[in-house]
Amino acid sequence: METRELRYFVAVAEELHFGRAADRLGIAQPPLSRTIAQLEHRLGVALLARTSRRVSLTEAGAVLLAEARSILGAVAAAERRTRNVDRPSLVLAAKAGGSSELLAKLLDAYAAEPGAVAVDLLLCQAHAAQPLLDGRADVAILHEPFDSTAGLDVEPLHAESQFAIMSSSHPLAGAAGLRMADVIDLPELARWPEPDGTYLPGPGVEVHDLTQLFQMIALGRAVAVMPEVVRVGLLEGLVAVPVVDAPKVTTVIAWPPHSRSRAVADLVRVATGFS
Amino acid sequence: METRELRYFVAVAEELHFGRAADRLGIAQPPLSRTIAQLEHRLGVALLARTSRRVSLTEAGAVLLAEARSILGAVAAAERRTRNVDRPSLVLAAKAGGSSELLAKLLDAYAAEPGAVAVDLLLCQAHAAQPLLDGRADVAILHEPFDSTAGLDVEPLHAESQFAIMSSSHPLAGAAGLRMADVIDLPELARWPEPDGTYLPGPGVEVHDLTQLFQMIALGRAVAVMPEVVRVGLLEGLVAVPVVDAPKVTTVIAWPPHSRSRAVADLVRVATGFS
DNA sequence: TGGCAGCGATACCCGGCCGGTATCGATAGC
DNA sequence: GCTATCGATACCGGCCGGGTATCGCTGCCA
Repeated sequence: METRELRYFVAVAEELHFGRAADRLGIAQPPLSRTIAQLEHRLGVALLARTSRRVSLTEAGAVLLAEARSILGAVAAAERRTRNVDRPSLVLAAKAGGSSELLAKLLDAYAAEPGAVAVDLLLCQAHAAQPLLDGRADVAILHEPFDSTAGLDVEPLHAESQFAIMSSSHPLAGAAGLRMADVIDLPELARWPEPDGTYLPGPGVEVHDLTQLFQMIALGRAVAVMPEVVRVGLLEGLVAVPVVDAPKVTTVIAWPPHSRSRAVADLVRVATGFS
Repeated sequence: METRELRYFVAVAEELHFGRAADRLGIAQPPLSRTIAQLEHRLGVALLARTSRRVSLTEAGAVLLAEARSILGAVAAAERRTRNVDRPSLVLAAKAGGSSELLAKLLDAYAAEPGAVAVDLLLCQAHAAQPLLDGRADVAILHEPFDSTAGLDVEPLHAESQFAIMSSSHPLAGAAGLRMADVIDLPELARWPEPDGTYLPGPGVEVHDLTQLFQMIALGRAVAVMPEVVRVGLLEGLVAVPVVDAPKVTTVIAWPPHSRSRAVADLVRVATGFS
């Protein structure tokens, strides 16, 4: 399997339309059809079920799509890392609006190290693990269990418990403590996007950043379970009730396996040093 | 970057010799030279330093070698998983000579599950993580920190402390407890092979399996630090002394990220259930 | 129900790239 | 200084990837 074949397959699998996929790839449709057919022939499995009106993924196709995305990410990452090996610089990915205190401490401590290189910050709206997988970043600050650390090396930095954030007029606002069972079925529980940007179905409001979420909560339209940090600087009219049995949120520093970068190793050492 | 280019590069980087690499790849040497030169040109970095007598890896080349090996493993794994999607069967990798009790319990419990599929066992002499990365296995039982779980999803199953195993005539054999400092510098500390099959330099005897190790220990030629399990059924004349500050050995079940297999999910659930 | 539009497959052609052979140029060792 | 070794270069041929034209199928609509 060549990466060209994987790129072509991913395009078709995502568009579910040979014409549009060919367009996106900047080639004509016939060679695309032929390449996919060859790939299927070599694998001995049908990847796409085509009627002349509709294209859909087979089960094998779904498996290959997931694998291919990850492989193409790894290839892009490999190119970037190879190219940048002699220009030591570090891109650190973190979720925008996350704990800036930890970040500041980390950057300060690392900058004081002998042999420290320049650290560029990549602040992501969501899913800070993605740039790590596609090679745009070298290290990331992630939050388990929210971010998937699959395929990454990880060191825990800090664990904190979670709180239910709600309007002070909410029926549960007066409680001293809640259990997950009390909140998990609330119809106003906010929903975050999945890694692919879509939302799982459900009754709660769809949110994509903290500001929007807090406005929704203030309006009594949403409730969310969040780690402790958000309690400081909580808006007027919002309360945080501890959820005693919610899983601890662990802030971790993550980097791709086989990282050979001295800078990454230093940063990780510094980070774990003061946790 | 095409996988063909990566395969060629890995061959040259491993052989450090264009002729032998071309031979291994089943092509002539000139096209290989050309392909590597094109790859270097596109990346804008030198991957190999060549004199007309000797080829060596540059730093960029070393980075790409690690990345490329992992990518090629992922590609092979993707092919196998895609091909086998409709033949549900599970390959479980484990270290031969490891705790067969846990394995038996796990296999029994899983077999009792509704929808269980046949589980094939792949018993590895060493490094059970390798078949997981190259797609020969779907799940593995690994032991942290011995096995690298980089790039895998992992659930811990069991943790145990470590013991120094030595001949009963050894000077330290009478001790009630040891510290790592007491054993780490012993000249007879056995050495295990690295993932590439080579041994790090050092004074201790080189071993590659448990039987051999125990014989060496019984002869007073070796000492080793090992997890608790090996205490049961220890040979006559061997003693196990607890090493109080040795890192705990954690038995984990590991699987590749993006595994879409129902069977893997079931097996993991069963495994974590009775830990 | 027949015409039509949309879409993937097929047929066929062209050019570039991959792989082959022959050879060169450099260098380490004798 | 000769020679063997090894990577680079030159050059050629065939295959394959990509293009255009067209076919065949099918759902839609008048």
